[in-house]
Amino acid sequence: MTPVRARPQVPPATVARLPAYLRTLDVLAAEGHLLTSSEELATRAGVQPALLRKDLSFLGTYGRRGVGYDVPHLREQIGRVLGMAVPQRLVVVGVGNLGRALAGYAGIAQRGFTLVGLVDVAPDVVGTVVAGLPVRPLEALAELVAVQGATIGVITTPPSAAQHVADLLVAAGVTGILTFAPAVLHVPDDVDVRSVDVASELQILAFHGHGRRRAVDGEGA
Amino acid sequence: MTPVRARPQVPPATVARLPAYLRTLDVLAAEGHLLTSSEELATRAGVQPALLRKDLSFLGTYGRRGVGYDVPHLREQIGRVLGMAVPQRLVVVGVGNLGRALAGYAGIAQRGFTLVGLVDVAPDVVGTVVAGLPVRPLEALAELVAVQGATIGVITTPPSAAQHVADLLVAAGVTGILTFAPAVLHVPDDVDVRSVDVASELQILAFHGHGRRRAVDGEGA
DNA sequence: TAGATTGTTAATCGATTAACAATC
DNA sequence: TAGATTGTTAATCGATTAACAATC
Repeated sequence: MTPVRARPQVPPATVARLPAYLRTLDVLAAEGHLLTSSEELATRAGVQPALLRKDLSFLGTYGRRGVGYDVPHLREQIGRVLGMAVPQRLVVVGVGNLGRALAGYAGIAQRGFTLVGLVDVAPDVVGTVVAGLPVRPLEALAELVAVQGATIGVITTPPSAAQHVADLLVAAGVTGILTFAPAVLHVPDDVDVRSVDVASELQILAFHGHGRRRAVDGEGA
Repeated sequence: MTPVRARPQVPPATVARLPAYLRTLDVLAAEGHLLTSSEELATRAGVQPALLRKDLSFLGTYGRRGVGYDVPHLREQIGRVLGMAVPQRLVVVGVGNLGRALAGYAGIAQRGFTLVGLVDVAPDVVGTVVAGLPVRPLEALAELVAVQGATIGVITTPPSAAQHVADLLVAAGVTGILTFAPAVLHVPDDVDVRSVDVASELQILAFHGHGRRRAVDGEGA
């Protein structure tokens, strides 16, 4: 029996920090650094050096003791682990304010993603061109995902439509869904869902701020 | 010596789930439920019943054994803990695509927040009206926060401007900052920062999807 | 060699789950 | 009372930190 080579098991908390490391390495590279240390990289990424080293240890041994990390090399390795070697292709479902903002967001392309399709249900939106792409009807979603080879679907619809759209994306074969709709989505185990809920983030901030009274420059004199 | 009544110590992981419970209670209330169980509320919110009960136990004892939870009452208690008894006031700095989308996002008002100011640096944007509010110059930020009593600042600027804007928001007295700029922000301990990085979310999805090949309806026949 | 810095181990800390006594 | 469901305890699990031996 051929033993399945175990995919190196990277803890979720570590995976969630890799994009920040990658971004920080981009900054260091742009500043001309060829070499960095766990101290510098960690501080810039906003974590403890020990945590950075532990995180990187799950990926392999890319540093040199007494020396540090080669910036371009580490950058490439983390990019590879994240699956960014091949540009990932996205479809956005829901071309309202937020969908348009995302479609026009340069940061997405800069970080290795290609927007390949826009979908909406509204007849007055379908057929218009947004960010250089024609908006397609919901019925075209499955074909769009297949033809364009999209792997990730982004949901920017009202919450009432989110589960239906998720079902369509799953049936079409995406491996990941990023949703901005405040709703719990049920998907099969082999599909990954991440959720961004702006109002929830604000409520978490409200919890911490509530009852707090901050001293401010020039006040109370 | 008067003992300071300790603020009930709610773990961060619990705080982060409270908005989802609140939202789920809203749905249950809208459906006419007056009573719910940890089983139903948890399932709808996407967590385990035991975890929901543990979370609620940090807030107080709001359920009745053998019966369940009173929907309007629990809704009110969680809202109060989150500091939503008083509507929280927001300023948005950066009126680009994303800033406009947020300004026009009804979900923010629905969940208890009031947008009280918009700020940008671009001379051709300052003075225009977006979502019913005039866009003010960056120099007006401190006064705007003070006069309007804003407690939360939202940063939707390019990453290069984010730290400077954060410094201004902190000096102006906000207690919380929500940033969409992919950059680490340094703020004093008494200010809370939450960060939403769309490209990072996509990269985390790419990690999980990478190398995965999903079976799709109608394929392989 | 001496100094620097990684990779790893062990200790600590926090979060989640499972089980059940309390009690409606 | 019998059945249901909470609130809480103890066990498990995972993440972070601190310390240091390995090694460049």
